[in-house]
Amino acid sequence: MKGEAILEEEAAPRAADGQEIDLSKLTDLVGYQLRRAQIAVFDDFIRSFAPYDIRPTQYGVLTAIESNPGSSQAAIAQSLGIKRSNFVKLIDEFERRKLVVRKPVAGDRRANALFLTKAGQAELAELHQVRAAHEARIAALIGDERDRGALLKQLQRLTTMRG
Amino acid sequence: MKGEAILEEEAAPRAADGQEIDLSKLTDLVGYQLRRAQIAVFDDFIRSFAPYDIRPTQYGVLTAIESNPGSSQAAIAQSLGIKRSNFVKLIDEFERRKLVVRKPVAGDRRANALFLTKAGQAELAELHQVRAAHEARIAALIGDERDRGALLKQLQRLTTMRG
DNA sequence: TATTGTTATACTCTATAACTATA
DNA sequence: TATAGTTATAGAGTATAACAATA
Repeated sequence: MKGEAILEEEAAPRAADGQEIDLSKLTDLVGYQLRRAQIAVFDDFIRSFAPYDIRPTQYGVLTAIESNPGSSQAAIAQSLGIKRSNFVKLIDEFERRKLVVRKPVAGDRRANALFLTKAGQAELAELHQVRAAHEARIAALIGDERDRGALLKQLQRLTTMRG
Repeated sequence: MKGEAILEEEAAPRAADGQEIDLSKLTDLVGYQLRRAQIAVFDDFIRSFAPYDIRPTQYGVLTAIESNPGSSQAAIAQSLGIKRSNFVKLIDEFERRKLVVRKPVAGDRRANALFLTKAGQAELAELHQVRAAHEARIAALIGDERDRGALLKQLQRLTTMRG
């Protein structure tokens, strides 16, 4: 089922004519298509949020804090799959921009509890609208709500490959 | 539809109890699930190919050269979305490992034509088997061939978001 | 002038080790 | 002893600019 000619030694190389590269062996792979789709979707996301100077990870962190006000850095970081050590600069940046505040935890003087500021809440409300427009562009490509649900379910199944 | 309590000032912070972080606002997003699925699938891929010291990008490059022997660095790199400048070290490494050779192109003395060596062909044949096992694990999660085809089609549609 | 391969460089992400202060 | 936050650092991956040789 393979059997293509073996060109090696000094056989006259067939030069690159340009774009006629056959990637069919890759485009049939779930992992390859998954990566290309993720890059395309993230490109759209990044362009949409560029005016707000917000990256996908930052949107995820703000949204997690919004849904879980008062949770510790460690808890939020872990839930998002971010190392505690890498999380520090993310929160530093948010505090510098007055979007998030660290507050001491009553019963545990080691931990920082995270909250959105009023400005952070207002900013995130705008970001949610940008996200809605982004998701609408995705929905236009993948079909109706039934198709979208089926896709999310398949992606969630793949996520269980973890570990 | 929002209306969660606004905790700010010095309100007693609800400490991080641990893992009960609500990410439902993120898990409903295609982009978020796409990224998590891609990470999970790549983790499996990377672990599978670790004994061969091959990363996903390297497998893609070798497979592209196999399907397009004699194509130039620029052509292969562009087809895979890799910058020419970043492609150089990739090919350097393959030449060091005797898996790929650069050969001069007859009509264009600027270009390098890429070929797998005999060793490279043998190695890649083994890698294809590792990939088949990896894809089989994916198939076990996503269903039959019909489900797999539907998923690939949806991912390809998302890829058209590019540009 | 444009293209191929190359070098150098920088910036983001991610991973690890070690420190401190608390528990 | 273990955990939360922090710092420093190293390694991928990716992006741009510039150069020499060639077209």
